[in-house]
Parts: sequence; structure tokens; C-alpha cells
Amino acid sequence: MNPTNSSGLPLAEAKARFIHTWGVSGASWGVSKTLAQVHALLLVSPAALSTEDIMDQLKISRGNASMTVRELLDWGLIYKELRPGERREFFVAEKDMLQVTRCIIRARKRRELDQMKRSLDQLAALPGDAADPEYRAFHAVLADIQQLATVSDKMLTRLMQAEKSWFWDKFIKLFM
Amino acid sequence: MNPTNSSGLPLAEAKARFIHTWGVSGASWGVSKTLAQVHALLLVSPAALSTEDIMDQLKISRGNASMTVRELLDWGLIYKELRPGERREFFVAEKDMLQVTRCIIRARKRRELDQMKRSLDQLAALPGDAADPEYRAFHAVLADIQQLATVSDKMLTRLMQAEKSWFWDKFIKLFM
DNA sequence: CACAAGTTTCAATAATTATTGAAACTTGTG
DNA sequence: CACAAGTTTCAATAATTATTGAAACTTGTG
Repeated sequence: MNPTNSSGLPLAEAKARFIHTWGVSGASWGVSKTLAQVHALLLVSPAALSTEDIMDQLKISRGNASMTVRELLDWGLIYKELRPGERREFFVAEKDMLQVTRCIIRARKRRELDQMKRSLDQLAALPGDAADPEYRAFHAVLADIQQLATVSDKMLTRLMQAEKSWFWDKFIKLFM
Repeated sequence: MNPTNSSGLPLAEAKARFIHTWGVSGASWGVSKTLAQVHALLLVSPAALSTEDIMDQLKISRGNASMTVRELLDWGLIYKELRPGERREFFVAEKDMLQVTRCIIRARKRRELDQMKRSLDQLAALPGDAADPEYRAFHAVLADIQQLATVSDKMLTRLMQAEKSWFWDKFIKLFM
């Protein structure tokens, strides 16, 4: 029952599958496959990797690796690791999944929700004939969407700020 | 202060802006712009529209309109309306935003979460050398992600099944 | 069952988005 | 300050995804 190295898949193969899976998942929620794959690679690498390492392992170009790494730094999903006497930069992934979740929520909220809220607010501010039933129906739809957006926003903000204890304690207990 | 028809933007223009906004938002969370726009058009149309109406108003081809409408029916975001003595089909949008939210959560969960869970479960089941620290680190990452996926899954399922009263009552009060 | 009034499918094409790779840039060191 | 060892930028291109539009299909009716 106890799996041994000889009976198991080589670890490298398992990691490669994980990278593939994470890449597909990433693509399905709208980030580039490469971004997700670089993130996955760093998540399963105990040691920090250089740009060169990333290029080699994922077979991507230097430019792509550079841009992707920069974007992941932006999201807060990976960190630079500087080594004395080394010119190259190394990168490690944030491994705490609560932290990772926060970063992802923050980025997606910004991209998907905040922008929409701004547009809706502008739209709702437009004047119109309040006596026209068609206009009122239109505004009712707008108001409903705005309310939903506001609630989602508050909910996500709260989730992001959640302490580990609050998150796992109150929140999970509420839902499980 | 009370806006009148003459001072306001024509309603059609406001609707066009809403359709544009909803299209952009849709694209940012990974559905096609057209899908989001057809949905928006039907959301702000008090009357049911035919395929022809949709084609005209959004300037899209018959094929595109047909596919898109079918997909929206699939999501549960719009309904067919049959009129006696009419060959054409008409479509109306679900206007209750709680219902709309449920449909969107269901579709996104299926696309983004369920597929990922399946892949992770497969991956976690692979045998390996439990004594190897690298292997254990890899499995720890996997287990963390699985836990997160499971919690998210339960949370979203609960949200989807929520009664209007539960949703607006308990849930919003918790977060606002 | 032939036809009219529609809908659906899908191969070709257009539009969009991601990736490459070479040139420009940066930075630390002898 | 020249050079080595890197990183970043960005125009060109490749890959992907969405859209068209014409042909095939469906369905109700005289």
C-alpha cells in the first residue's frame, strides 16, 4: 500500500502534469496559459528559479518569460530572491494558499468588478424621463445590477482582508 | 432637478451604452462579447425579441445570433417565448438578478472549478515516494489547493441554492 | 407532399491575443 | 568607462478564438 519511488511516477512527471492542469485552469478563467504555467512551476519548485530555468523548463522565449514573471510579481503571486554575488534574479512563489487566494481575488476584482462598477455608476447618473415606464424599467435593471455589484464588492473585500483564523474559522464553518 | 425627456439622453442611447458596458465586462470575465451583448439587449428590452431583431440591433450575422441565443438558453439566462400563429421564436431575459447570479455562478463553477477539481483529484491519487521530502512538498501544495477548491465549491453551491430571503438576509448582513 | 418561413451547422475567414526574438537597455565590476 | 551578464521592450508573426454567410436542415400548413 505504501507507494515507493520505484512503483510511482517520477516526481518530475507528476509536476509536469500539475503544470499542465494549472495552465488549462488558468486559461478557463481568463489569464494566459503561460502565466498560469509559470506560476505552477514556481509553486512546485522548492528552490527559487532564474528566468533561464523557467525558459528551459516551459520552453518559452526569454521575452515571454520576462513579461510573465513581471506580471506575476505584479499580482503578488511570486517574489524576487536576490543572491549575493549573482547578477541573475531568482523567483519563488508565495506558497501560502490563503495568501495566493487573496492575490487572485484582488486582481480579478480589479479587472472584472471595479471597472464594471465605474461604468454602471456613470450610466445610472444619466438623466432621463422618470415618467416614462420604459425608462423606469431600464433604471430598475441598472439599480439591481448595481446593488449586486456593491454586495459582491464588499464581500470580496472582506474575504481579502480576512485573517487566516477568521477565514478558516467563521467562514468555512458557516458554509461547510 | 427632475430630469425630463427633453433634457435627457434618448433612452435608446442609454441602452446602447449599457449593452456596450455589459459586453466589455463580459469579455473581461471570459465570455464572448457577443454573448454578453445579446444578454444585455434582452435585459433592457421590455418585450421579447426575435432572432431577426437581435441581428438588426447588434449588427451580427444570423449564425452568430442563433448560436449565441442557444448558449444563453443553455445558461438559463433567457427564455423562449412562443406566440400562437407565429413561426418565429421570441426571447426574453430572466430579469430577477438573484436568478441571473445563480445561472452565472453555476456556469462559471462548472467551467472553472469542477474541471480543475477533477484534474487535481486524479493528480493527488498518483503514487509516489512518501519518504522523499520533495514529493511531500509537492503533495502539500496539491492538498492545499484541493482544500481551497473544495471550500469554494461548497460555498458556491450554497450560494446557488440560497433562497432569496437567506441570500439577502443572512448573507448580506454578514458582509455589509 | 411541396413549399414557405424560419433555424442550425460548419468551413472559411476575420479579428484578437499570445509569443517570439532581436535590438535596446541596465547594472555591476575590473 | 568598457565590457559582461543579464533584463526589458516591442514590432513582426504565430496561434487562437469569434464571426460570417451560404447550404443543409426543420417544421407547420395548404
